[in-house]
Amino acid sequence: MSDEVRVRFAPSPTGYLHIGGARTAIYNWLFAKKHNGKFILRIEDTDKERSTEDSIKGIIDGLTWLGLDWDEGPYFQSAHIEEHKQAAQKLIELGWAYKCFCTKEELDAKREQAKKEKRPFKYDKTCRNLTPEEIAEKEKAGLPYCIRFKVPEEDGVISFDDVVYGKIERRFKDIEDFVIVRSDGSPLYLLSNAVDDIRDKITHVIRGQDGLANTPKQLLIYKALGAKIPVFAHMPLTLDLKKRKISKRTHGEVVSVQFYREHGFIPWALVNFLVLLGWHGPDDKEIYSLEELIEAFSLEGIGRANSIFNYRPGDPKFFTDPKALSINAHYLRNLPIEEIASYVKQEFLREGLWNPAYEGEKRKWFLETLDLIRTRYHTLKDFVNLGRAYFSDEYPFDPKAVKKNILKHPELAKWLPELAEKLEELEQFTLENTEEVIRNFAEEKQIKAGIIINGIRTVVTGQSVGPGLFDVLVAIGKDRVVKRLKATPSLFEQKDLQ
RNA sequence: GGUCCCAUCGUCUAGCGGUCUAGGACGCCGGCCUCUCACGCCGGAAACAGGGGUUCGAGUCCCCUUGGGACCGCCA
Repeated sequence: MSDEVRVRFAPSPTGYLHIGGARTAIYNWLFAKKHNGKFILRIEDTDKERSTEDSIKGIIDGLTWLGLDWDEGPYFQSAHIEEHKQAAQKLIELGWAYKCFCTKEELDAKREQAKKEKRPFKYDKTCRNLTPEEIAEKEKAGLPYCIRFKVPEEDGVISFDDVVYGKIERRFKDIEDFVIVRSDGSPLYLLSNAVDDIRDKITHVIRGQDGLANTPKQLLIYKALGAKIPVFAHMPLTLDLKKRKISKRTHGEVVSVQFYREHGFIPWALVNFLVLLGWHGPDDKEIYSLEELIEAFSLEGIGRANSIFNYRPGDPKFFTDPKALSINAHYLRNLPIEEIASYVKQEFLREGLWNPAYEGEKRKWFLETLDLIRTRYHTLKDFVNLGRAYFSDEYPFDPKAVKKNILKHPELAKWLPELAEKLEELEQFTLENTEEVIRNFAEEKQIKAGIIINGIRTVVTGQSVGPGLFDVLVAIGKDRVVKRLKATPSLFEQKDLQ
């Protein structure tokens, strides 16, 4: 099938997968899914100075974690260097390229001079018109040369229709004779990328807007090589609050996909957030299932303005873009509980909180408990931190909660153990029974039920906030509740909490 | 500096000449619910960068200004 859609994600492995790259991958992946096409992963590892094995692994791990599966690859650009060189050779033979013997020093000097005279620098084509004899002579002398593309000198333009930016035109005279092969014989990105896309039969190039400016040059290569030109779709960039392009160097871990994995994000929630950064569906829908997103996705929904990743370093409440957190929280409380359970299991295993019975005789209890506590959580980490008391007898006490709900009422040291005795006598530890006992107890002591209730919550969960108390008690269970309530006086002894 | 791109609430965005006293989402504020905190529900504050045109009519089309971004490497 010659009209099959083929797209690719072609990262250079010079660092971890960051959210900008992930977004590009997501758009390509969705486009392929939408059109029953192929999504190809190609690692552009020809910059040996900066490419690392770790980066390659990081990119693959990141894509895998996000669930972005590829149909072909990973291919490696470095495996095709010979092919790129041959393409350059062919361009020379066809008269579309020439050998340039200018040295880097000469060019730097000219560049410097141009800068001094405040005039734009463009290669002056010194070597474009060398005679075959001159070339042979220089080659015989062993002078190194790079290969430059011969940009047409006529008064024309090269133009293309970008799916998101519309018609883009560039005058030939504004394009310099760019280098396609270095003097050490190695091909440059502009060439390699085009040759690879031609070989991989890429039909749609979906990439960042930073590629927009060199698309005309690549178009020239496509044409010179007689290749079919793919459809181009450039997507706006993701900027920080100061409108700087996001990068590892300036933003650190918060822009890496790995960061979200380590901070309790559900992969699909991140995908959902990222896809919304610069894209809008046909209606006001913002939360999408995979099927819905594939159905709704189109290149036409991509906006033209750069979008800002709304993350404020040092914000105590939001460690990343609030909307990302909000979408994650949404999935946390709306996904089928079984799915949440499998994510929580991973977290528990890491923390040593996992109990195999959660998949056996305690399965029902486990799911019900997760369902009880999940509505107020934002990340998977909250299950092991805020929710620890439900799964372990070793749980932290929030000092503020202890101060407010326990220490303020010294009588609790006496009351709660007394209440524990009453609860212990219950045959059926149910919502109704526990509520009855506790409310009666409050009445008997002539205090507001709220004081007792909040006190108990703090003692048995370590926190001042959480689900309705009686649900909490039933979830934690009679034995553990009684034991914890009896230990209330010990909270008064921990001076460091006061 | 040269070439190109962009411009609606704090942020992500809807809007493709009249239905815009500009809609949704996140965040923020207030209320309801209530044993707390969330969830949920209800309500609120919050934007068409500025100036010229075109038109009966402009957020929507054109121009200029301003602001922002990208590219300008023998990096990818």
